[in-house]
Amino acid sequence: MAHRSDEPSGPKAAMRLKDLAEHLGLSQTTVSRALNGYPEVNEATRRRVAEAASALGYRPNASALRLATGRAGAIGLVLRGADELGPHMSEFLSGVGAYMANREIDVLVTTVASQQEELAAYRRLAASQKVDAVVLHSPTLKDERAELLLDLKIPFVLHGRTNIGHPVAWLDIDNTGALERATGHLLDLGHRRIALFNGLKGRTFSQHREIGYLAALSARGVPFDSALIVNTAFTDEIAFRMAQSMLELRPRPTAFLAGSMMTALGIFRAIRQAGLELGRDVSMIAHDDVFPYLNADNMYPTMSTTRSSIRQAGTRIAELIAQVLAGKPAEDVHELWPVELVLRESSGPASP
Amino acid sequence: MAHRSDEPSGPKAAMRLKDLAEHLGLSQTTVSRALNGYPEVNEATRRRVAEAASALGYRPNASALRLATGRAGAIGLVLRGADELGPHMSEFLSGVGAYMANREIDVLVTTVASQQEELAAYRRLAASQKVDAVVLHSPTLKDERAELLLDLKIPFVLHGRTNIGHPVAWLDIDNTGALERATGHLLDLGHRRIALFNGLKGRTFSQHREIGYLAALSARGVPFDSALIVNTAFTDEIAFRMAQSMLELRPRPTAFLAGSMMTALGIFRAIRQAGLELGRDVSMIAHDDVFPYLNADNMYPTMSTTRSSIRQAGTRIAELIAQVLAGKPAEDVHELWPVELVLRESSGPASP
DNA sequence: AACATCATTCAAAGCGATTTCAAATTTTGT
DNA sequence: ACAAAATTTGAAATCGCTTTGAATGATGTT
Repeated sequence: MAHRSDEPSGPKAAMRLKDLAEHLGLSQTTVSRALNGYPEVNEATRRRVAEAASALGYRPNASALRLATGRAGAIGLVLRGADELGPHMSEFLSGVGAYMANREIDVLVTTVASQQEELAAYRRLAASQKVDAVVLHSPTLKDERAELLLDLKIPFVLHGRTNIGHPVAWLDIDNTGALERATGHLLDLGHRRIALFNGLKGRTFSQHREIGYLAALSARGVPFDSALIVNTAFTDEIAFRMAQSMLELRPRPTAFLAGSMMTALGIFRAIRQAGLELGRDVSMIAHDDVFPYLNADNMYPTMSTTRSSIRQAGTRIAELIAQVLAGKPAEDVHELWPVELVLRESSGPASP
Repeated sequence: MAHRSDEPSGPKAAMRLKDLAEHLGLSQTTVSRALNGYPEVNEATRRRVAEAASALGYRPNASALRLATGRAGAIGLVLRGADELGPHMSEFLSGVGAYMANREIDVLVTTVASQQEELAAYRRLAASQKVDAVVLHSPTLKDERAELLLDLKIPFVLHGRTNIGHPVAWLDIDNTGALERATGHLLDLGHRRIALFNGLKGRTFSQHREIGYLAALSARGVPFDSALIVNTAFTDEIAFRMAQSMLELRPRPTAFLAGSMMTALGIFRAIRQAGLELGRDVSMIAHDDVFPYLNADNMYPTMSTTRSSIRQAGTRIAELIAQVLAGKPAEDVHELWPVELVLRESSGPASP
């Protein structure tokens, strides 16, 4: 369909406002106003301008526009290389992108190797004014990136929560509630040794999950065994190995709480390898961030989950960023999303 | 550590070149030149400027710089939402980011929902001059995005290959060779019914893999059975289901070629569920893009793979983009990377 | 001492948009 | 028919940088 033209048609430099204005016999001012919906331009003129613009494929030069308006028209997302750019992040990113796409706002992804570099990256973004706001994710209990951003006066919305002096805008899911319910459910089914495959230590969400887990145990007077908790990244492989050694404990755990679907797959492999059957000999409830390519319903056996779409969270956070940029104060932007508990075949009564 | 200051210290607007120049008692011209390494500035002055700049944390305003230089200082990556933003892409992206990070080049990620939107996204990027180049990925045999980009005169480097009229810059891995060797190896081990879990139909790499597979078969005079090939996205779940039904064939396949590690995990689940043992009853060789969180060596049994780091490819592509922008003609930018065949426990002799 | 040369520095003109302020035109009021 | 008000358009300033062309001062040559 498309044909390259090296013909005399010329280098086809992108058309500028000036060109468009001349073409129409109008001033740049009027054309600019017409395109940006200012009221003081004749309706007929506006139509004429709009038509010409779309016919000629005119779009304002992004840099010029940004310079003139002072808005960067972009938001930033800084990712710590290998650790973070996993399936969760890409799903989240695509949620963010979904919102921004129609709004002419770019998503600037910066990858860094270390925590050190990460702070430097934010400083650069701030100084060069490349973004209007950033989204911050996977916070620690007292997140220094958040403190830095406040200091730099870069607006941001946090995916998760942190506990620093100043109010910040955030959206989080109810990890504590989710684990309290999931753990409670397993306890009600008679399980007494429930393994918790939690996220990295220091992350707020890991702590929240642990709190929920402990709350459920203590509500039913079940003693806590620290050997049943592991804190790791959410990968199939790590989970597999940890589950292997966990299954060698005596008495061994009769149920698993998996922090992610990847973790669940790893635990699942270990369970089978130990000759056990999931849903009968051992139970599992996994946290499901809802990946399009990994459906708890289609697993075998189907997987009981605590479910919350990380992609939707991304989209909503993008919305919240828009609100913050529109002037909504950070302390008014707090959203705690409930988490569904979906019971399927992988969780059953404790076998005697 | 960081402290927010709402004090009279003022709004702390980012410092401009003008401010820096005044602070130093120099003209903007000289400061600009000093910072950009032009030769005609006194060495002492240059040092003084550099020190002040870093002390005061000066960085040029990105929009102004871009407007003045005409360079966007960014490259684009357009992703088709859910389909593509999976683990492969995020790993690739982090490779690209690794190269760009130190070079003050941004990576602009745009997500779109459909093919239609994707073309529109490139048009927008072109018209608004937001990027200097883009990286194109997962091409089809005759990729219309590539044609469009040529037409729009946006430089790009293709990850993969396509067959359109004009020369394009590309980097690809030797998928044909990889599958020829893997298939050949399995045939040599006595396997005769080898299932190929290939990528989506229409993608160049899928075709290349199929060619390698068929070549190995025909080289050894083994007849081809179309029932043994499936073309799907690379996800655990889909692979699981396809493998399930594939294992119901009689005679059933004795070996599997998995298009990705996710696919391998799914097939693996199906194998176990069928009561078979991987490495003894059934063999498998998977393509390994080298995910930091999924190591073929740590699987159980360890997985034989055709290996090629997709992250490294990302980094190299970023380099190639830099070369193309520096003026290297597209037809001189072609790289075909060999693929390692790594034999581990999952591939063994065909059981009788 | 006068002139050319070289090394440094600066004032001002872009880059391509938005936006302020003023001018031109049309409409309205009497 | 004429002033006043409202509508519509434009010229020029601005955003923060790079870069051209000119100016300044120091050095070297004859």
